[in-house]
Amino acid sequence: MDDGGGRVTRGKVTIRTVAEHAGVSVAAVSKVLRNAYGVSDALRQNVMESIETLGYRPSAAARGMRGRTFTVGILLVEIGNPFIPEVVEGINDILSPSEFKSLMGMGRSHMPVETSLIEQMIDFHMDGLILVAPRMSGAVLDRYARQIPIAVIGHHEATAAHFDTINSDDQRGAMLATEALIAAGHRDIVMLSQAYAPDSSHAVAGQREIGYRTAMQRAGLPGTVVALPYDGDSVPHHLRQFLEQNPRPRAVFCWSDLFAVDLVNIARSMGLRVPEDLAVIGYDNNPLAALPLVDLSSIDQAGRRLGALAAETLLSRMDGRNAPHHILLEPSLVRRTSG
Amino acid sequence: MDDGGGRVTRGKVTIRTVAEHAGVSVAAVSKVLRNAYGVSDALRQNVMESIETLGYRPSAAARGMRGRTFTVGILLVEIGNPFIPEVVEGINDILSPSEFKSLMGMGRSHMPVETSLIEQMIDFHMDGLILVAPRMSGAVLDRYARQIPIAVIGHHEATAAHFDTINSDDQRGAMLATEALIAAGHRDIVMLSQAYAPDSSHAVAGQREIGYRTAMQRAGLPGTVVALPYDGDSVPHHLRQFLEQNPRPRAVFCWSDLFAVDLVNIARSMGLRVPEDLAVIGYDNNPLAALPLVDLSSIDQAGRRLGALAAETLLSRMDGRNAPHHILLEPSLVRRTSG
DNA sequence: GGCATCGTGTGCACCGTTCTACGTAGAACG
DNA sequence: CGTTCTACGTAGAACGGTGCACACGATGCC
Repeated sequence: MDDGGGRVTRGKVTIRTVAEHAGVSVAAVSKVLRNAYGVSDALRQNVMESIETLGYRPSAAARGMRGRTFTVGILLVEIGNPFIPEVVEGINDILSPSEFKSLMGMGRSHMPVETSLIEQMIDFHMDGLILVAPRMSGAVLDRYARQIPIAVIGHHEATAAHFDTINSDDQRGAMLATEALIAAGHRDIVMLSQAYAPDSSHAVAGQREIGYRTAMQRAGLPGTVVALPYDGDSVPHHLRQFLEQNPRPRAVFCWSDLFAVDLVNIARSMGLRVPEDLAVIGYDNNPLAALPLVDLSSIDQAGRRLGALAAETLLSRMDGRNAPHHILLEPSLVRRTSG
Repeated sequence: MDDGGGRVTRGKVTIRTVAEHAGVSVAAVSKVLRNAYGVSDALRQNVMESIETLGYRPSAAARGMRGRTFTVGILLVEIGNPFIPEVVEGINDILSPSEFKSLMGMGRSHMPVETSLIEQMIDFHMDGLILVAPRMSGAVLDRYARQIPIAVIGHHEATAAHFDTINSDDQRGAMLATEALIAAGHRDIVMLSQAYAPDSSHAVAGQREIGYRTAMQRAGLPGTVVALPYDGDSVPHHLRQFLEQNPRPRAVFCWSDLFAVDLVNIARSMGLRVPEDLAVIGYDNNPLAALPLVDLSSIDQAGRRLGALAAETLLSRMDGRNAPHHILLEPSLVRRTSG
């Protein structure tokens, strides 16, 4: 039957349809669905068959009103960074075999968008949230964490009481990179960082700056951090300017391959030899770093594993755990020819 | 108040809370929310203030049960392709100023995942769906389209009756690329395509093959299509093999920059000069094509515009339109040095 | 002045689940 | 043999909104 708008309105098979078809009560069907206590094998079998033949699917919206939706929300800063898909895959590695599904929101690196997305996910009664590199402060996160279980990736907040954090040890990674450059004999090592809001010490870029400065200090070298805005198309322009300055640094530690890949590319096209004229080490070990003409040394932070751990952590929290977990993963340096 | 699980249960402000606070009926508040007919300015004002001071947000789950959720679902094949974010941005360009929000699902290039995601979005009572390059057949799409308004991007199905399609003219784009290579004097032009399922004539790769073959035929040249599987890490290996064959083609039209960027990179690292020894034109004009050492000529299909058009089309369909719209955008060749 | 009309607001059934309480039959127990 | 358990199934009230039918006072009209 057609309602005139082209939509099918008949056939709408609900839990009631199933109950009638199986000759049992609605409550019984519900019990089977949630595999709750108090159903005989015979009844379960019976109901399952009805569900199968009718092609019934429970309404997530209705479930959400009283119980769980079996859905976790994933909030992504942006999806331009090739590092993100890896994390998402890691999350799905864990979620797929579970009874939970995921739905994603894109924050577009913009805090009001992010908060509105989180609220939307709460309004849909999702069971838990995984936030990837959110722009907001720990205080804001804490407020949301009172309403819904939250696990955060790429946001350093090791003392947070109400949500879990899963991070690569960004300070350590930056130290690895910087120390490698120092060991190669470089002294004028500049860090190319991302400009971030003043109140965001939790940001990964900030942590990497700390690691860089620590390593430089230990070696008795002066550290210089140049922060570039990450606003899409202007990046190549800024990188070119950076390389045209005089004197130009001989070695660069780059907060992300997002910049480093372009940097190596632009440097080479300007006739600079890498690493002889310019040594570069990046961060994230993104797929492009492995391209032959790029061949960028980079810090690998095992994005897939980060995602998987976040999913597991969230699952355990949704299961009732209350004490916060704060996980820090050891990054590693992937050596290629760039530095 | 804390329920012992750390969640806040008090304070839960519902439409009833608002109604009491404003001293009106629940129905009145509902009317204001939906800005339905039959509310005086005074009442609206009054209710709005209560909503504001209480920080009330309507539950999307509850709304979905009877009315709309003001949410559209976006289904993405994968997010590894840098072309996808552009499309998403285009969608958001239109959705942000509207009253609608979006939530995304990631199909992971896997049909069962995609269908389950679509069903999940239907189960959440989303108001409409935008599918980006779905793997499923038109028949399957049609079945879902009876349950929910659908607009599809990157899926050629110009005769579909129940859903809208928004595409770049992939045949035309492939012809542009091929003709450019022919005009440059090449005769042995090979197309590097993506291996796709046999029943998917709707796939963009298939359309591009048709365009390629047509252009070659018109020029009286024999066409050769080499299809490579797109399964992540094996791509560079296959490309290298492709380049090591003897005789090697002098010119290549590549179905996607996903392959073309790697191809140019590997070719150059093998000592081949581009375009002298190997001319390459790609497809998508993705951000990496513009890198100096890549400098890849590519077909631009205006992803952002595709996304925006899809959102507009969906909006108009959700608004009651019934006749299908099938939009085809004219692609353009972005000339760089590679071919 | 009686009656239809209009603009506003309310009452209530309904959407599709979950969940708490309770009924009931048979087994176990003393 | 009466009583307490245990296992299974059911009834019915939530959950938080929407939307229809209707009430009610003020107007307009003949």
